Amino acid sequence: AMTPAELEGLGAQIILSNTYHLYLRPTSPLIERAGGIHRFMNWGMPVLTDSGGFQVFSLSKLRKISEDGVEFRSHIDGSRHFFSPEMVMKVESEIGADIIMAFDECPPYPAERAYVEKSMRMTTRWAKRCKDSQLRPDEQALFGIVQGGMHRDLRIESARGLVELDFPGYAIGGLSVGEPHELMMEVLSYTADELPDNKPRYLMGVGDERSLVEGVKLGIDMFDCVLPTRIARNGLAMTSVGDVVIKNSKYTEDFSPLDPNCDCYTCRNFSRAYLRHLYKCGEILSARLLSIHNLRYLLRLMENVRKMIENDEL
RNA sequence: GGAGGGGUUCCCGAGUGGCCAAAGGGGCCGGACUGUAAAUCCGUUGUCGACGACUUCGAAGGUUCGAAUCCUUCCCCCUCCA
Repeated sequence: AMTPAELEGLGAQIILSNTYHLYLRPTSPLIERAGGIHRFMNWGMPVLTDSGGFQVFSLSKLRKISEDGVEFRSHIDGSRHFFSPEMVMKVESEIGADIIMAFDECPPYPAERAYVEKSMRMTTRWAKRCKDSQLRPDEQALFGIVQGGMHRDLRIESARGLVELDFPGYAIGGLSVGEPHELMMEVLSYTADELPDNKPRYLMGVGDERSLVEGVKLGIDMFDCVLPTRIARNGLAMTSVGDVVIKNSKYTEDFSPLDPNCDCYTCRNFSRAYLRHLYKCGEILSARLLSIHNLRYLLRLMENVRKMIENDEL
């Protein structure tokens, strides 16, 4: 629900697009004919495309995984499709993002160790196949994705295997899939330690305030998450005074700003009572204003985190 | 004036003798949401001293072991004809 201009205004520097979804609709060749994803959506700054590995995981009822790749069915019309590492490299090339993700398998949590081990090793082999088949390595930075579930030795093996392949950046996948927060941080800690500190480290799928800050402390440089916009659409705002469930009746006559300490357009101009009203009425503006706030809130959080790092305060 | 249809829990609307505190939808209230099948999904929604009891289906009476459902009278609404 955000325009590129709005995102720029919020201080966003990069956005994420999804290979699986764009492959199905409008299809990657069309995006290529449109002049690439940046021109297609009119976003001049960096774009990252996820590979579709997570969709294979989240759409598990429709998939069949083998060494060669994944056969899956479209969630839109049920049609059969096949993703291999080589195929995904082609699709991501057509889409034309600046950072592209290797095709991986994201095992569920909990999962059998034997399965996670097998899956992780296949993900590493797939990473090599991605690297070998990458079409435009000079224009697109290909990141490998560490897997290995919640097992220390598997995580370390995965990280080392990928580092050996020498990617321009490394992602940590397979986290934030339902495990307890403490466990995630523990796994993150020893996984991040295995990754070179002169390359970006990217924790995939994490977007709650606490994990972001703790993640940075453990050496993570990048995150992505649907959380701020999804919960915004569902009437929940992250604020400096705690979560605000804007749809709750207690805000019916609360004429104060959503977050008294926020500099975003929403907080500078509208009351909680008005935001609640918009939400209750199902107005699209509710989703937009709350999204603006949540995005600004997290973006500003990270701005502050960067300042603290520069000042040696974190 | 004549003919017909109807009044159900906050709203709309099923239900035409027991399995009905009453389907379903909406609204209301609350919850969930983390590499976006999500402007989605889940739960609650008569009262209470609450694994039971009480009050409710326009009103009042009646039939029956038992009524939102059948009968009588009354009140109100809608459609068509005049």
